[in-house]
Amino acid sequence: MPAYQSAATLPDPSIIAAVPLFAGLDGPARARILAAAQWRRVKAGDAVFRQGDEAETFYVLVDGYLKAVQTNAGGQQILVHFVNPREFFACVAMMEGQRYPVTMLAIKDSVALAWNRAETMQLVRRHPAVAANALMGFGSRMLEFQSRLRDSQTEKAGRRIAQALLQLSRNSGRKTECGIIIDFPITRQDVAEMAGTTLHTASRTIAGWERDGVLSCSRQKIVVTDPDRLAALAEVAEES
Amino acid sequence: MPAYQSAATLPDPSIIAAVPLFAGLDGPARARILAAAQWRRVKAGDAVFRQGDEAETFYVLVDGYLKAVQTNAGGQQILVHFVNPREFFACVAMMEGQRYPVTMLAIKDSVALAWNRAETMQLVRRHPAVAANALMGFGSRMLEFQSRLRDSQTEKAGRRIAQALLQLSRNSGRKTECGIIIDFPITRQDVAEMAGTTLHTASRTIAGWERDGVLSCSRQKIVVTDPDRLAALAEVAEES
DNA sequence: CGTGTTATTGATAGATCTCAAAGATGGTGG
DNA sequence: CCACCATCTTTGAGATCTATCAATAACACG
Repeated sequence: MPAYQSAATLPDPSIIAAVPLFAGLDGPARARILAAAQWRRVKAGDAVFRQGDEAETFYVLVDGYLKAVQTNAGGQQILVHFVNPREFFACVAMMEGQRYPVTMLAIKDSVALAWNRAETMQLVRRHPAVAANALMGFGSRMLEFQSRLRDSQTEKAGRRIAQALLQLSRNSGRKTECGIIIDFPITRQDVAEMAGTTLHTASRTIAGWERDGVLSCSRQKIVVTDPDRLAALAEVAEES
Repeated sequence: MPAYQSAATLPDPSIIAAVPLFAGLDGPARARILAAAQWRRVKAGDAVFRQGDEAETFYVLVDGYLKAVQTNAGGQQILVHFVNPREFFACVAMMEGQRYPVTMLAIKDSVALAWNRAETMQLVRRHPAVAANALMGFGSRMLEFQSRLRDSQTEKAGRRIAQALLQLSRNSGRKTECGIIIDFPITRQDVAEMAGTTLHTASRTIAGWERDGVLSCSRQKIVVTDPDRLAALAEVAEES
């Protein structure tokens, strides 16, 4: 599996060069940061950390894909977000005494760089640019949350599902000749948990769109063949 | 109105001393930051900025209360959050070329400190502690959003309303002999928009709790008389 | 070729929204 | 000081969406 192979190539500064969090840092600084990091490998299906664990480690995903799921007291789950390569996650680790609010599961074999809290704090303090970058990354995730929160309250299930798929195709899609394919295995249940609905409703809705030719899918795979139509479905009520 | 009066007292470093964002800074640094700030006064009902405006200014609320509302394409609103004294807002201003994602309305006469983007960036770069504090503040708001997002998808309307009121009483409540009073005028519509429901459902639900003695309310005023019962309602299904 | 996971589909029940109207409340101006 | 008006709140009845329950079908893996 290529994901895992590339993990074998150890301290390579080029890996870190493309991480937005470290934008604006010079070579030596990056090398130092990289030197302070631990490598963490996680197999598909395993957890990087679990909801409720003491938040001690901050991560940057180098390769693979993760999903963050949160469970409420009643045992119901929602899928909070996906983590793509080059993104950072587990920012709570910067806050003293916090616990991870989500369980972070690998959906492909994955590799991450890890820093403990002391190192992370030092990182932020020594490199103001990193703090600024973190704030930006944080900010855009916040915006995404805001719009999801709004949608979950004002939109109907169908539109929320469209929204979720659209966002997925934009953030984690790979373009092919037959459409935008979502780069990791994803179940109807996942989509439902993202859109805040049940897998039944998600299944029905997606089946309908497949009939309409908006997308095509097989087991754990979704290909968006007509992104524009999908975007339209995410915006306006589907009339038919 | 006391809120407005205290605005008259100009550059007083003690104002800034209690702002968590500036925790860990020494006196001279605070004085410099304060000197770079503009004062901004807003009357109840007026907007500090509007959704879609170029995000150029970053703020710290000194006195009063604000609410952040977001409108979607269809004209439906949600109440994203409230801003309490000493909290910062409009972090998007740190990001180049962004627009405000919400409209920020004063619900009481309010006073804020304002910095333009250049000053804000300098602030963050010169004082790593500020960046760290901002990350924390951001982080806890993010956690709040996550749990709201989860609730909006997994919980019933009643519980979401309880959750909203509970959070409101904790963040913006003032303790009195007859219970925790929410410190600013708030309508059923506001509560509904916060909980992601309609004012009708909110009205009915709240009326029910008033009969049960959990809270008492009059026009634009809510007093939580039994916080424990309310907390219970927010956690477990109400059986009756 | 079993076996467990994932996906589809139908029928039903229930919560919540929508539509509609009337009842409070408090401030304003005559 | 009172009448009026805008805003906020309450309440009812019906429509609708979506969750829930239940079963079957398709698929991948060992």
